[in-house]
Amino acid sequence: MERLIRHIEKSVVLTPEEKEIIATTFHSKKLAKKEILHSEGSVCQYNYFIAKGCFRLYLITENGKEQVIQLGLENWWISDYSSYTSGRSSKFYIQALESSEVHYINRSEQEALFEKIPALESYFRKNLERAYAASLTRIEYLFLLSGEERYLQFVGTYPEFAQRIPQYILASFLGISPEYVSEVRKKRS
Amino acid sequence: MERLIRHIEKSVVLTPEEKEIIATTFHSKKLAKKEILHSEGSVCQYNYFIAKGCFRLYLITENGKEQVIQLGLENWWISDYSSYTSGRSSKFYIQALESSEVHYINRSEQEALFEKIPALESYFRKNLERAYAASLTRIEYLFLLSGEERYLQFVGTYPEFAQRIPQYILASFLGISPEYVSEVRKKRS
DNA sequence: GAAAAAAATTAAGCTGGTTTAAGAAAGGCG
DNA sequence: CGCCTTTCTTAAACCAGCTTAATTTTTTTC
Repeated sequence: MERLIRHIEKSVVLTPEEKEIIATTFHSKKLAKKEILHSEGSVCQYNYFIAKGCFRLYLITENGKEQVIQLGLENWWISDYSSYTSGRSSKFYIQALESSEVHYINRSEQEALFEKIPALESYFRKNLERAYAASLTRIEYLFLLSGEERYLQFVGTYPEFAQRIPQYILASFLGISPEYVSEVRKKRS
Repeated sequence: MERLIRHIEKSVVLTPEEKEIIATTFHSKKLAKKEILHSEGSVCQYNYFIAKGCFRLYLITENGKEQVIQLGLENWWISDYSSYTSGRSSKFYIQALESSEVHYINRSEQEALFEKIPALESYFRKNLERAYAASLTRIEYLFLLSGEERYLQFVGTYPEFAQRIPQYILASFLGISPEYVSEVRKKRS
């Protein structure tokens, strides 16, 4: 749980007792590559902190294809926020793309923890501000950049991450076909 | 300020003293139709609660066109979150689309208010959860729906809102050309 | 380390939506 | 009301990126 506590301490101050409460309240789980953390059809009851590895959040479209909505790696939180906060059933899958480990908590545990440790609500508020701003930036890029530009920009900005995940998953995340990624790569080499 | 306080009280409980602090801390501003609330190039120092009217957040692209990134109406918060939270200068404009009124606060006032009124940080945390979930849903629609489907879906879901704003602004928000909106409307009628 | 499965490449044909340009309609203001 | 500006429509040519399908390369499994 040290990685999670270190991440929280980047935003807020915690007492030793508070760290102890956090360490005993969160649950942990290890996942093999390709293992599913959450499935479509059920409520997403947990908010997951990625301590190791990486994940994709995706759905199956009407015509049976997978569309990747989000990617997450170490120090990110991943969850179907719509389902997690509303209690409605989820349309998404969350899958480990590598051998991974998460620390997680459910909605009522989280709310109870905010009562005991107000600094933790502050951490989540700041984290949500970052996540929301990042999500708006992503919308901005979807509008402003062509598929080719989005691919080149991603690979330029996160070269090591682009290596970690299969190309067809990155293509789907960027909203282009894997064939088109091949074309762009060929053109650029 | 009643509208803002009523909105906060949908999420958390406030004492009369806390309401008083909120009413005296927030600032208010009225804007005429088309008036600019925030401009590109400066830091977006405020977080704005829309008490009346509606707004668009947009940028000017390299080739001089306007791209609408966000729309907001009564009871929404609008700001360039990236700039507001980081203090970096903003790429966006925020403009009133109707005669409007906002209540606003700056970053340090907001943080100071969270110290005095912890329930307010809870309100913002919950609000950010909603905003973040909505933003992910929007990304999902950008991937799953065609331009035509996005237009029909928007008009079907928010018919009165679609009436309030010019068609070319809605087109830009949906990521399609105004000419194509005309085509879709013709086809459907 | 061979066989099977998964992922990436190539190429050709196709389409959803853009661009451009001009005219029509609607809205705002003195 | 009448003029001027803003918004919306129409149509034709065009293209970025998709689809399909076959082949090659890489990875996984036993």
